[in-house]
Amino acid sequence: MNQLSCFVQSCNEAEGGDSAVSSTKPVADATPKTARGRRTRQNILDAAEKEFGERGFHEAAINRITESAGVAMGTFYVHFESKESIFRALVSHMGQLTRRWIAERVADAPDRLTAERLGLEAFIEFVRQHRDLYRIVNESQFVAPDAYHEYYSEFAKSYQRRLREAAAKGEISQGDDEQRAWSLIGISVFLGMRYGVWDDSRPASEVAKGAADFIEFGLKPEAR
Amino acid sequence: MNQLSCFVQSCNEAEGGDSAVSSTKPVADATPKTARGRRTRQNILDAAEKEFGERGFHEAAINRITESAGVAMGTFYVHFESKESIFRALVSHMGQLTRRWIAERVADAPDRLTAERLGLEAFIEFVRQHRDLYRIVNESQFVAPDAYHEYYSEFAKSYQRRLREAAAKGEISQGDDEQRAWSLIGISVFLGMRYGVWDDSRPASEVAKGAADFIEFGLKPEAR
DNA sequence: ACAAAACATGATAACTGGTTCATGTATCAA
DNA sequence: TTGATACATGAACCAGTTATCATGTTTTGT
Repeated sequence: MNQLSCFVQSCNEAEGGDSAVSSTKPVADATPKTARGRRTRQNILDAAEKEFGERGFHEAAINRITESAGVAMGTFYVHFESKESIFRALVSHMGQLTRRWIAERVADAPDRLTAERLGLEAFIEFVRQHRDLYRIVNESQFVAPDAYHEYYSEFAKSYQRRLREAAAKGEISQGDDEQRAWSLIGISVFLGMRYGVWDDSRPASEVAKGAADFIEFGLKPEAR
Repeated sequence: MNQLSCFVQSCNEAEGGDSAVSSTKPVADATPKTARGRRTRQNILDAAEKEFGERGFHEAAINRITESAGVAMGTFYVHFESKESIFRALVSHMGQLTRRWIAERVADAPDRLTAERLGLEAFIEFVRQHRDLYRIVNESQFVAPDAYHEYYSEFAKSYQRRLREAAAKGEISQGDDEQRAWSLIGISVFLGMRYGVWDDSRPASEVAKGAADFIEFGLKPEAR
C-alpha cells in the first residue's frame, strides 16, 4: 500500500545547504547506520506520509505519527530534526517518485506530442494512486515555499528542455518554451486535481486524450 | 491600498447552507445593524486580509488582527464566528473580486481568442496587485476545501459556458469544454504564479501574448 | 566478552493561540 | 428619559503541540 520504499538515498539533500557544519551532536535526518535504525526511520516516514496526507501539516501530530509507527516520541527526534524537516523530506521524495513514474511511462513515446498524452495519463493515474502525497506537495507551498518552488522549477526545467529539443526536431512549433512548460504543468496539475483527486470516474486515458487534442491544436477552429 | 470596500453584501453566503436555524443567540457573521458595527467589522476584515496574506492561515493570530484593527479580542467574536469563518468570507470575496476584474477587462473583446489573451493579462496583473489575496485563495485548499472547490468550480462553470458559446459561433474548435476550461484555468494559475507572484519582471501583456499563441495554436508545428 | 556507538524511551517542560464570559458602554426607538 | 438592543472589552481559560533529556537497551567492532 505504501510507496515509500527506496526512500533512504534521497533524503540528505533536504538540509544539504549548510551541511558543512558537521557538529559533534547526533546528526538527525541522516541515513541510519544500523538495520534497526533504517527500519525505524522507514516506519516513521510511512506513518508521517499517512498522517500528513490525511490531516495536513498543521493538524498532523508527531505523537500520532510515532504511535502509528510504533515508537516513542523521542525516537522521532533521533531520526528527524523537526516536524518541518520530515515534511520536506517527503516533498522532495515525491518529486523524484513522480518524475520517475512519468519518465517510465513516457520512455518509448515516438514523439513529443505522444509523450505529452502519455505523460498526462500517467500523471493522472499517479495522482489517483497517491492522493495523500499529492496533497503534501501542494501544502508545501505554505509550509516550505522553497521546497515547493524547487519542486516545480525542477519539473519546468526538464520540461522546457524537452520542448526545446522537440522544437529543434520540428516535432512541435517554435515558441517560448519556458512559458509553454509552465502552461503544460498548469494543465496537468489542474486536470490532475479535477479528474484525479476530485472525481476519478473518467478513465485517465480519456482525459489525457482530450487534453492532448487541446495541447496539440489549441482552440483555433478548423486547424486540423 | 486595500481593495475590500463593498464587501458587506457578500459575506452571508458563507454560512448560508443551514442558516434556517435562526437561534436567539447573537448571530455573528451577519451584517451589523448600526454604522459603528459596520465600520468595526470592516476594520477587522481589512486587518484579517493583511494578516492572512502575510502569514498564512495558521501563523495568523487573531490578537494581531484585532490589534491591527484597533479593537479588543472579544470584538472579533461579536462579528465572526471563528478564525475559519472570517477566512472563508475572505475567500468568497476574492472570487467575486477576481471575476469582476477580469470580466471588466474582457468585456469588449471581439472574440473568444482575444478574450483569452486579455483575460490572462488581466489575471496576471490582478495577481501582482493582490499577492496576499491570491495566497489566501490557494491556502483555502487546506483550510476550507469546500470553499476552494467552489471557488474554482465557479470559475470553470462560467468558463465552460463561454467556450461552448464560442464553439457554437465557430470562433473556436469543438471539444470537451469542461476539460478545456480546467486546462485554461490551470494555465492561468501557473502562469500567474510563475510570472505574477514569483517574478514580475516580464510585462503581463508579453506573457499573455505568448500564452495566447499556445492556447490558439497548440504545439502543432506549421499550424499557422 | 566488553566497551563504545547507535538507537529507543516517555514523562514533561515550555509554550502557543483560539475562544469564552462577565461586565461594561454606545446607540436607537418610543 | 428610558428601556432594550447592539456593540465592545480583555483577562483568563484551556486544549493541544513540539521538542527535550536523563536514562535505558541494543547492536557493533574488536
